[in-house]
Amino acid sequence: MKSSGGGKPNRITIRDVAADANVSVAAVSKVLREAYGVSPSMRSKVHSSMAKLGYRPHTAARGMRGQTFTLGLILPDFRNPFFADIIDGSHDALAGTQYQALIGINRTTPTVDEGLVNSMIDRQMDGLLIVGANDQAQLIEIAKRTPLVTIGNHHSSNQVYDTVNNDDDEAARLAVRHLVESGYRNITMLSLISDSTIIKERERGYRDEMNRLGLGRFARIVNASQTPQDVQKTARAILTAPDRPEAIFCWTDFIALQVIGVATELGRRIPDDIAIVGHDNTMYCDFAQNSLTSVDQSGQMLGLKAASLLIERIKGRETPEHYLVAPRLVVRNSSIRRTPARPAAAS
Amino acid sequence: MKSSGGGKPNRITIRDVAADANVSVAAVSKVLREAYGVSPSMRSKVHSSMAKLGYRPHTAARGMRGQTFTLGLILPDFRNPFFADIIDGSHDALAGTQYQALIGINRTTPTVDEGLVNSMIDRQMDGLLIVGANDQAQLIEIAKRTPLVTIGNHHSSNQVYDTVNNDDDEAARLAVRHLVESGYRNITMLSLISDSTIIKERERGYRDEMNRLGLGRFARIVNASQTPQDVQKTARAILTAPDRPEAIFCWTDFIALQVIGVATELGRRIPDDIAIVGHDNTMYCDFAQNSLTSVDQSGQMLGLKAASLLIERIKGRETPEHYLVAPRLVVRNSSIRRTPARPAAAS
DNA sequence: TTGTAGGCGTTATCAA
DNA sequence: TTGATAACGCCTACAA
Repeated sequence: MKSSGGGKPNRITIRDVAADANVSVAAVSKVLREAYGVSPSMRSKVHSSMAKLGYRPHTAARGMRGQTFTLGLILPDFRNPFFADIIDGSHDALAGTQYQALIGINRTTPTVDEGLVNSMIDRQMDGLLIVGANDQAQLIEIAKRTPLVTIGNHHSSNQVYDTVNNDDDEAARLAVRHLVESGYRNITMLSLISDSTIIKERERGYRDEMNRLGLGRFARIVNASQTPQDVQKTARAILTAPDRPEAIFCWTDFIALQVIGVATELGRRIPDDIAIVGHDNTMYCDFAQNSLTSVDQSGQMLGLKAASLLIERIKGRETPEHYLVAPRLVVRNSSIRRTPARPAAAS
Repeated sequence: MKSSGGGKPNRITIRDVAADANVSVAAVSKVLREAYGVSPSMRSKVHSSMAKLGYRPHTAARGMRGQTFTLGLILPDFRNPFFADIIDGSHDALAGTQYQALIGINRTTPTVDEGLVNSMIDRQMDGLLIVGANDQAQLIEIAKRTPLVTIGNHHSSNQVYDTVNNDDDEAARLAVRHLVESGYRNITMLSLISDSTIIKERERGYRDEMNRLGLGRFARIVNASQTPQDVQKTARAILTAPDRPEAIFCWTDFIALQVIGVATELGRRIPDDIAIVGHDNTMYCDFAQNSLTSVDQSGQMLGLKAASLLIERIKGRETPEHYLVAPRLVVRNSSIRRTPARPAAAS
């Protein structure tokens, strides 16, 4: 009666379902939550009434008392298509569950935008998945307020949130090993200016592998900021220096493509004059004019694993998990030596 | 008293603020909503109490009776960096308001994922901004349920939602005019297989401009699917046909870069043998090895305008608005004829 | 201009 | 196993 009243079509509530199924609202709520203590017959009665009436739970009302079945996914920016893979992976993990991921964009990387975090917590999201943040103290504070999993943050010593990461150390080793096997020895790493742990890890892998292969004297890390201007200026400096390298391992594909651009403008042939390796294996690597060798970090796997861990955490797990995904090298033309090696510049 | 009770730190509510400020809860609520009928002195008292206590409104509770100040932004996919500009624009429009945009990814383009829409409406979002959907009937149904603005959908005859669009007709005209001015006449358009209105608009602009310039006999639209395999197969077919064109206007930069790749593999020089123009002016156009002329549609402007319109609609506007953003051509090396024109293939 | 008293739809506690 | 009912925090008549 009550809900068939006024002008606009009233929302179908748990009460309508209860009336239709001839059970109590408490019973319907239990069925809804898959809570303990409902008989199969009751469950099926309720389910068919819900279907018949087209009942949809009111998330705001649920948020008043219990879960919203909403996860907040915080991403640093959108321009690297790699992040789309993370999203795909987390969606895959959520398919078939009641959970829904909603995405917010963090415009203050590497710190997390407090306003965004607050707004997600205010909206009673059940947990947060934060990508690319690196302020450990801040993350610990956030983890005190809500279940938290991070991607792209190697602070695995913490006890309050889970981490999922590409094995960045191994990623750099893969690149170095491949280049050395292809005959390059004077290999520079073009990295970013940042105190991010993923950068530290990858730089460590590069250094260690160079040392391990007896090429420590060639090891050189150059750090640039993200801006195209700075990347290109830095690339030009590297490529025109007297002790210029035979190969450059770049932080991302986007940076690698800029290096190819600068090298091309300088009249250098790739890979004969200079070999280039990127990171992320984005779709732009595959063009004939780029054909960029790159390290593939499975964003899909990272997202999938992270979302699964987050749900476990929401369901009560307290012990932290720290998961590493193995990278994979995809070789293309930019790093295959076609002509005999000339002597290394500084040998 | 009540909220200083038990074990875990209780949430600070409107009631605590009211007590601290020595006013009623209704007064605090009014201040919160910037509603009519609050004295300046009361407002400032309440504001300082909120700040002092660190009060944060409980969005779920607000959603039970009023607004959630949350907008749903539905995007088709992430891989085109152009969408990041839309997000930036909508964030710019929302900065300084109480509104927060939360993003959902639609995996069923060109139809909108009903599950995603429902989940956003269930979460009491105040309005939806849908990008890249084209099922007009479905959009009208959605608009009946919630305030709606679309981007990338030229169904401007509807009376229930607002549309914001790139002027796709003009975008194609810009490309054609530029190519003709650079000496190309046999210009093919490489478009997509789809009944999207943006595609129809752009194809119309292409055809009309070719006709207007007396080049109707050269007008040819080839449609491919989005997959790299199909794009590359189609590009190869176009580039090796006996009546092959002098220039190709491509649906997106990504497609254009693939065409450049195929042309390069075929030993064609760009732009001497074949000129290429893309669309979206993404950051990948700028590399020396690509240097792709492209039409810039201001995603930032599209997002900004759309979010503004959505807020207007939420605040009560009923009359539809349909807004067109002017595109802009950015010329690079891929379309500047360097050598004298040879006779058009089929003249 | 301010205050009081339901009520929004759901969950969870407790009794039956 | 089921049901009655008091919260949850905010909004909005209505009253003062």
